[in-house]
Amino acid sequence: MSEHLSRVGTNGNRKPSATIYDIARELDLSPSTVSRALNKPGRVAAKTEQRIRDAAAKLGYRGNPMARSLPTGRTRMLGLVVSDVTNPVFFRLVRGAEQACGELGYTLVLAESQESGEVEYGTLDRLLPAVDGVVLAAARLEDDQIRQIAASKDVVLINRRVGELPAIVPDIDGGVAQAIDHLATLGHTSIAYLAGPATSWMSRERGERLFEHAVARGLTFVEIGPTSPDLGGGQSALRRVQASGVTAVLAYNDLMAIGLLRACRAEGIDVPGDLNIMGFDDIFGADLTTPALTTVRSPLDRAGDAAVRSLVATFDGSEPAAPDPLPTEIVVRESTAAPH
Amino acid sequence: MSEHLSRVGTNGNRKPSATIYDIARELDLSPSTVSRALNKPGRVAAKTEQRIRDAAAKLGYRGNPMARSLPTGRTRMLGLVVSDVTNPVFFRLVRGAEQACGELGYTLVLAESQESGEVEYGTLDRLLPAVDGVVLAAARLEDDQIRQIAASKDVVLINRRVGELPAIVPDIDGGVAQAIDHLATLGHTSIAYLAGPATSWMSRERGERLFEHAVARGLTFVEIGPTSPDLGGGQSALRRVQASGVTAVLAYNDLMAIGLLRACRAEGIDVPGDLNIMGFDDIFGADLTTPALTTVRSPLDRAGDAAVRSLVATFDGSEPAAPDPLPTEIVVRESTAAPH
DNA sequence: TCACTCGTGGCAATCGGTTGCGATGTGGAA
DNA sequence: TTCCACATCGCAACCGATTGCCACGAGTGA
Repeated sequence: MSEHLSRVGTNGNRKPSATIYDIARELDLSPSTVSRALNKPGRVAAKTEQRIRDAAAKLGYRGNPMARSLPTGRTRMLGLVVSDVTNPVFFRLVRGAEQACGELGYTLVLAESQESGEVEYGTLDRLLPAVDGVVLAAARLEDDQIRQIAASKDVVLINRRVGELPAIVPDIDGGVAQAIDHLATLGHTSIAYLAGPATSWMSRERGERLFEHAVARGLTFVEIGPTSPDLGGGQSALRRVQASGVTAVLAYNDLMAIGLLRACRAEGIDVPGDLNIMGFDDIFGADLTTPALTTVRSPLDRAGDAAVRSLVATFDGSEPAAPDPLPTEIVVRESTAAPH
Repeated sequence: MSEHLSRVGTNGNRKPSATIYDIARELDLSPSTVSRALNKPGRVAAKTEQRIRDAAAKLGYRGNPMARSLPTGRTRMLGLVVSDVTNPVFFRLVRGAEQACGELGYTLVLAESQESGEVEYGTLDRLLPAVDGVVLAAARLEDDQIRQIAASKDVVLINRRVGELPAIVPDIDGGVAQAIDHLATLGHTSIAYLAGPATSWMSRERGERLFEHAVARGLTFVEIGPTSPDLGGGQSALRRVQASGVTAVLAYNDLMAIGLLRACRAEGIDVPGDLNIMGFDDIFGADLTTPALTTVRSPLDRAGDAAVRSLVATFDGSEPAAPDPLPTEIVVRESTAAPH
């Protein structure tokens, strides 16, 4: 066919996969008929369609997604951007998204922003042209940057709100209320919030809600941080926590809570005897620590699933069905108890 | 331009992004010149190239990966298939792969096979046409299926060997030797291996190596399983372990080891007093358990990185540089000790 | 028997880039 | 001044699939 355009791919010696042209030639039909037979049900005679399907199967036809996406403008690929792939918080989220993609016939492209808004923006720059839409989980971007992205592609946010953009956010307030109630009931009167990164919407939000509920219950409340939302961040915050004189700490996430727990053990501070520690999310491992971590669970797998479905629904024109609320709930384990 | 082909995408009201044709028109040049200026360094006059770059920046040109991949046959996308995204083993692997992809200008497509060879094969069917190559991590496929895939795309295996196909496999033997040595030195004389899925090459391999080293040291050795490679698998194996009468168990992976640990705690069995437990991989959380888990660490992040680089090297024609060996090493914590 | 409708399938343009080859123009050497 | 070489850029085919419009033929009603 091509005389002067030699395939440059490094695909080497592999045989190129069959195209609709191959099928058409085999059956002495036109490529357009083949195309229609394969994805416009009823458009061609049933008998012809069957012949085409048989030939396709025989030739091992697989379709070329790139070629298809050129005229249609749709790639059937979705981007998922998380701030840190090694953070267990995201595992369930990724799985939820991945499974939903699979069911809906989409392909998931994963990207990591390494807790940096800049990296995230650069990554998105590369990602955007290739996908039909993006799920931004725990984005470290400025509101404006997110709006800008939303201007060129459909976007669904997880754990963040920016204006009216579609967002999947679990019911923060419910879990926070339960947490404060739990601590107040145990008899604590002064609590601290160990904040995550300043760029994290969710960290600010949890802090706000905690603050409100704490003062509503007449508790003393202080905020410590911001710090990095990982083990190290929790670990390094111990001295500030001690200095604050509180009897209970809520960390922005479980990773930080576990880090703090470790620091306590290293310093010989008894948890929950001397200090109560709570986290958020109920990640894998939260029940493995000693003492096991009391935490506020959020259904991230369902969030991932919901985000993808909402995105795909937008593509199909239908306004996404109002996603059912994602309740958060406290999981009481061993790191909380009544203060002396 | 198009009179009778109305864009079907649901991209709605968004403005289409600029193309090389827009740039060409703006500068009164030909699209081919624009194309060359943008990716054939030196092929067009420096002054022209600069004008083109300026115009591209001004118009916010982003290139269309689909359009580019059509003539070249290369998508600059890599597939990564893992058996279970929520298994912490893979987190570091995914990160390693993701970062390497980023550096090399590739996009990572993540897929999960849910521990099922069938699902994996189906997933790959959808994935293959879209990527330049695939990294198969802990594949649950038959050797033949893998060979078949390798016939159409470049493949790199992680934690598995199939014939001469490129594979990144950590030095299993070294870690196993250390593990057996550790237990033997402590005074254990009978040990068990708790196997993972029968379809897991790595599980069989670890079992084999353990067997060899155990008999070489004159230890009694039994194998239990196969079971699912997760918490549940470990948990449900406790009775078989007890029945075997061994004083030390090595589980196929940390998840199973932790599951077994939990079952022990529930049954009031003291670890390491009554039973020693070891795992493999040193996943996140292995040091959080009580007692903290002794395990054989394997550098999965480096494996992910190496796999991607090796894949990309093949594309560029150059035979992949022999990857440096990935040593495994025992991490002694609290779940092993001398038997009574 | 004639005309009209409807079911089928083909034609050809198009998506956005890439690239072999040829056309053009400039500069330098003879 | 003439000729030639080389640097630059344009032409046009092509990657594989989609789709609006049209042509053809068979079946139906008048």
